[in-house]
Amino acid sequence: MTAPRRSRSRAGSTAPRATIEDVARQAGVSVATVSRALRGLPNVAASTRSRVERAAEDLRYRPDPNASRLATGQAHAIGVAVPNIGGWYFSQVLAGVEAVLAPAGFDLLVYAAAEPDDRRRFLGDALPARQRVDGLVLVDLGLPADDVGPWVDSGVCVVTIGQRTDPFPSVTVDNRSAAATAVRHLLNLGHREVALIDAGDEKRFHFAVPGLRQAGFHDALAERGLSVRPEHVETGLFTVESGRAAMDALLATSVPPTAVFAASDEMAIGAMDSARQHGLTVPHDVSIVGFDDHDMAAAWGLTTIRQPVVDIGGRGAALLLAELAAGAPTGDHAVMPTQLMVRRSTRRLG
Amino acid sequence: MTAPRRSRSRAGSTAPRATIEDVARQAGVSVATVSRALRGLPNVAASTRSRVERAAEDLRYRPDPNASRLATGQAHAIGVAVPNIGGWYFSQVLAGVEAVLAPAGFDLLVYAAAEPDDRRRFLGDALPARQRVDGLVLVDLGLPADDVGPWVDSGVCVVTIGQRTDPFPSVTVDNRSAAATAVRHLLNLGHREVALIDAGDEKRFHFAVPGLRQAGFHDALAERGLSVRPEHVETGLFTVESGRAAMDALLATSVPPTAVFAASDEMAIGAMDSARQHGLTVPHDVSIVGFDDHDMAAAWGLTTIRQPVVDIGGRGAALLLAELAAGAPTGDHAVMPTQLMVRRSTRRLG
DNA sequence: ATGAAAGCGCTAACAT
DNA sequence: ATGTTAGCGCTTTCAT
Repeated sequence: MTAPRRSRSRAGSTAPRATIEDVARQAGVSVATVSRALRGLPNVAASTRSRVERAAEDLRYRPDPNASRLATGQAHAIGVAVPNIGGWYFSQVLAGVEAVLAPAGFDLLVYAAAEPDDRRRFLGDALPARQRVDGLVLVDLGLPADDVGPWVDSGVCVVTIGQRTDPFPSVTVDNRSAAATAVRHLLNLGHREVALIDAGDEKRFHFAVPGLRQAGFHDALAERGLSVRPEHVETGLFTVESGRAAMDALLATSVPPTAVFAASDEMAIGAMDSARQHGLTVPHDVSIVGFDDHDMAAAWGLTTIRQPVVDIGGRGAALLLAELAAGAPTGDHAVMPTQLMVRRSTRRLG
Repeated sequence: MTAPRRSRSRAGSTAPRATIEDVARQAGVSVATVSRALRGLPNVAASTRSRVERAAEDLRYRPDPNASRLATGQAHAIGVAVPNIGGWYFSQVLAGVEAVLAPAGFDLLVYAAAEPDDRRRFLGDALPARQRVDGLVLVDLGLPADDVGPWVDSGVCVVTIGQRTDPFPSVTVDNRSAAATAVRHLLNLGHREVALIDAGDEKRFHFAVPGLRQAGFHDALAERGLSVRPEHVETGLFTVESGRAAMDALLATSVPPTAVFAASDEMAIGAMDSARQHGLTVPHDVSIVGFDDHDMAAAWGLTTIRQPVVDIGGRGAALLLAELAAGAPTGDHAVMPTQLMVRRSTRRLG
């Protein structure tokens, strides 16, 4: 074939980019020397190196990443898979990941695994990722046990964020104890009719977080010998709207709760709005605590559990980079701190 | 050299993936035929094709994208550059872009151009993008005039979102008239002391949006022969916190405004919280209108301008795909609709 | 309808 | 310190 004529010529103006060979010719050296010189490898005379740099500069040479990838097997790119790009938590984590990857010279590929099908297609088979990325950050996406083996064998480095999936490094928060802390806060305020708005996507995503927060909720109640009315548990979808609907349901129960723990701030805020629509005042009539410390939580006066979202992403990326550099699994597991932020949405019962 | 031994072997378990040659051998045909068969090209006997498919399946063959890219010059990937990954607007646009790209089989590379340096490095030189992506979506990132030519020549397809930069296709909303609509709403309610919280990042990003919304604000006032007090214009950064600070300043002026137009919902919400902290009630003491229709705007009862954020991203991606397919600039410019959402944060003066 | 073979632009042995 | 050269795994022209 030869020259796959860089098609898609914009009105035929496509300038032919310089190759390593052009640089070699211009500098009067071999391509090997150019390669070494430009990549800062040893065994290049200083004078030669600067001559090569000069030539590369003149020709505006840019190495073709695809050729490098093909030759080295390193993509210098990492992939991040999230259930939902538009979600607040995920966007913050993504920002954190990007912030450490870009300076390290890695490209960031984003994959959304919103639907079970996407997830299946994406996670069920390690191979597609193989030459595309050097590593993968899985955010709140559990790898089904069956798929772990193939992934490990595939040679793609993975780290998980939000939940731990051995043997991969991970960065998590202690969702269970943080949730318990949130609920204890309510209990300490004298509340006994405490409701839960959780999120039930475990099935779809092998998503452990909702279950853990739910468990923390029950832990706190159990410590005091309390339990929750079945009708005081509603399931949302991590959205404002679903939180509103959940609260609507809670307020329609025979004994409405005096306090509510929502597994995310989005849902907590939906719940607050529902309360308002029902003519109730927060925290006078009902106390509400959320989880995340969303950008807008403070403006809402929402009591919540803060988690360092951006740092979580950054840490995940750093772990991945470390693993890549080590060339072997590091087995690191970072557990990031959480903090109860007491604001105006909770108050002593009565 | 040969075999760049797919290093980073996970405990040496790295399974050697199948190449096109393996498939050819297994199917008893040549690699050329395998290539044709698997890509659905014509001139392959049906029986041959199925034999090849069988073999590929058996060997779990996955073509190496890097090799294809090198051979064809098509990356089957597109890049999206945003000023700020964690911003609500950008995360929604990103989600929209991903939703159309993924089904089309394109990888999505995300670049953050938060700092002027990043922007400069990224936009100032089209070449790095060249073999990495087939096209680029620039979200609210204006290309300095000097850089347009090189980009056009580089053969990378670009579309801009949020602002138009000829000759690239674009998707925008009419920020100026939408802002005027928002302010007219305030004026129609009898307000005369109307303040503006804008965002002044034009310099950093060649970012046209703030200026347009600002212009719309002035348009509406001018229609009524009104003008704004200089101290009634504050500049934020599209964040809740900066909106709060801006409102603090507005409320400290000698004649505090009775109404405020904020150039984004985040800032509007910060302003609402500031008003509350100052003991004021919205809309009783001050009316506030925002821009975006953020996920949480409805819960806040915030009157605002809705723009179809996800669709904007989707449309941008679609335009890019069309341009790629056409192999030539399409010159399409989509102007998406906006809508005034009247809620509880605005009311008649008095 | 199929195959042989020449690249695509790099990197990395292996000389020298 | 530098050059030669054989790949990396595909695609595509040109024969057949």
